[in-house]
Amino acid sequence: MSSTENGAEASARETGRPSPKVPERPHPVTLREVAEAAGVSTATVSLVVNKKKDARIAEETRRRVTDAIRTLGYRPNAMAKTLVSGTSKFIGLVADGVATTPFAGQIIHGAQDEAWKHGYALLIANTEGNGELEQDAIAMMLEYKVRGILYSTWFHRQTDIPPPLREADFVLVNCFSNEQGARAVVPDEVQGGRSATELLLAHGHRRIAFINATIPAPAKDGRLAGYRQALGNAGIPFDPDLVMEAYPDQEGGYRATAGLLQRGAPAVFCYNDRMAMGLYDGLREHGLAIPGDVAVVGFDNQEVIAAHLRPPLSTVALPHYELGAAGVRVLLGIDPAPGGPAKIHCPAVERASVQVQAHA
Amino acid sequence: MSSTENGAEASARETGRPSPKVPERPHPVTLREVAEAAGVSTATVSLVVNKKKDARIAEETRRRVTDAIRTLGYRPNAMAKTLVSGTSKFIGLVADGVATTPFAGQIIHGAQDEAWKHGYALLIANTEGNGELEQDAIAMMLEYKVRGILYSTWFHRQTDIPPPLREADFVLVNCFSNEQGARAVVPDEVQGGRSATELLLAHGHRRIAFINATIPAPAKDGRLAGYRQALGNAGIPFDPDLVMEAYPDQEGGYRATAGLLQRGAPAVFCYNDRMAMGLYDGLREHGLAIPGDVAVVGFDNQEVIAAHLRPPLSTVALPHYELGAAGVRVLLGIDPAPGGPAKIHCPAVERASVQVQAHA
DNA sequence: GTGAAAGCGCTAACAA
DNA sequence: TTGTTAGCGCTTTCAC
Repeated sequence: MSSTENGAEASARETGRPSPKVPERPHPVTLREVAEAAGVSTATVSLVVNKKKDARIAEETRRRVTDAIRTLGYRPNAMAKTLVSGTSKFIGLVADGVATTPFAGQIIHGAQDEAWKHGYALLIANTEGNGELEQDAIAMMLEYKVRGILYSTWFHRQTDIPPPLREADFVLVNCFSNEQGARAVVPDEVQGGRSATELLLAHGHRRIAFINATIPAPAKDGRLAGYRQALGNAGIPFDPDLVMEAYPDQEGGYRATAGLLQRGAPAVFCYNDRMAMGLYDGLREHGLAIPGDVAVVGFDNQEVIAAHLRPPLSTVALPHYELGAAGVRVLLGIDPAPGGPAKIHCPAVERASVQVQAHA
Repeated sequence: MSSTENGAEASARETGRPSPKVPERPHPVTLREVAEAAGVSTATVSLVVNKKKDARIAEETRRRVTDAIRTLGYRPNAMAKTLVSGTSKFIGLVADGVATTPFAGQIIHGAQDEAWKHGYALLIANTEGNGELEQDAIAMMLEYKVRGILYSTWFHRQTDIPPPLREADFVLVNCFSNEQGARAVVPDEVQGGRSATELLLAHGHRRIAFINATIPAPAKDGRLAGYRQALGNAGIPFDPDLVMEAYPDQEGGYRATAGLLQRGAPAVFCYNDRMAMGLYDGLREHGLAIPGDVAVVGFDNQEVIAAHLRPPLSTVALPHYELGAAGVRVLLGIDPAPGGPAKIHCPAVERASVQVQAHA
């Protein structure tokens, strides 16, 4: 009689006391109950609920059904639906730390928006790079029969494909594998580096320094290549001496100040915004004005930093949102998957740190 | 013959044409197939799979089953499982923008970690404050029979409870409602304001300014109350003139510089880190050193800012991760739900911006 | 110890 | 136009 667990209105009725903590809810209304209430068969209700175009239901019947649905507060059981259809409306997102990292969270956002657009819900798992957790997360997603899995990393890098991932339809996001046929979407670092440099070139600068990262990464090589391309396109010979390296954070940027001044370049492209932030401090200590004495361009477009430095920093955005969205599109076969990783455009964001009249 | 990508060989064999876009995968292995392969009944397999303690299975049988599971690569179908049990292992997280906002993404992270710990997966929906989307998201979660829903906002505020939310077991995270019995977890702004002020008091300051926000919010009132409490505890009379207001961003902080200098306070507690960042610029322009001339404390602990300003900024952390985790615990009934919103501790983070020898 | 069978809520033929 | 029925993959009595 006393069904201990669920159904506390039941328990409330039985014991005479309400259960304020975790209000147990009544047994969910089922299709069958709606059918009975409306005096029709379950098939009919199903037809009405799913608005099947080809099914012709009498207006009167439809009304009775919708009324019953409303009064009973019926909610379809997606699990049962999925059981029948065999595949759920879930897309899994396995992240090694996007939820942790400030701006990379946009990957989640983009994926979720795009997934939603196509009727899918996002199932996320942040694994913090923990391999075991990762396996479990993927297993869980497979058990929920996800339509596919987005495997993403918080910074652009090469990655290994965890074995269970192969059991699903998957797309690598912000990372890639040199394995044949593994679909992936990554930022277009080369174009980004080119755009960053062009921001400076557009303002007449021809002697442009580049403070690259010391840490090996696709971004390091790509941005450098882009920098060289931009110079090349502008007919400016590449001067290796203008390329420095520093640890890619504020401290690194700050420390790079001396080297930059020594080279006397009036324009500089920093590997990332954090470095640019540090450089701002360094330049300021030397009494130099931005962009008057030195024009600065960053990379990443970390909102909190770039938009709010004094002066606001021109930079190139890492398209995290787009990466997430494109990942979903590739997964669903909406966007074609090119041979290698799909390269997502990194848009330039011009702000005051380069605003000096062109003297070209 | 050319099996373009994985998985497709099967379908390629069958249809004679490869399916390069979305490689169809073989029909998932079912419990029944495992049973047949092992020569036992489905009931037995179920018992083995779920490691039922009370069920006594012969070692030999168990081995045959586990072998079959391994060779066939069986994955339980969580949908079917859920259908039977009636309630899924999902917890829904509806956010009005946490995925969008840099640091608030930690709410997702905390919720996901804690949910996972208890065997739950996180189903997220970012609604960007769009009411309709929000309804849809909640409906979707209800249909997937989530165990409960965390309804969260990206900044601490009061909120209305969307009607469909009531159909689920829910907890408000980083927001609250004055409605009876609505469970909620929010940051302890008062304690935070107190801690921030104490950071300054601990270094011997007695004349401490507070640059509050212009915008009404629980944080505004709470932090001010905390500031007053701290002063009171230290036996320092509250001086209304030392409380200024500014728009809570970098620009606002920068603009507040003049007012601060005019009041001549050698220590200041800023409503948030962004304001402190602007104030840094303002103070620097006046040739003032931090913390030598002015000690500064912020609030929020926005990593990119606070940890990397020069000097690093002392601040009080908004416990986003904890909010998400506590939300899950309250939802599952692990943490008791107090009468009002549960207040989560905001830990102080001391950095160099207050490091001046005490002269008390 | 293990199997047979009855559903969980829903969809999709196929009948009527 | 609507009802009947057979599962989807799994758990769970209840027999054997």
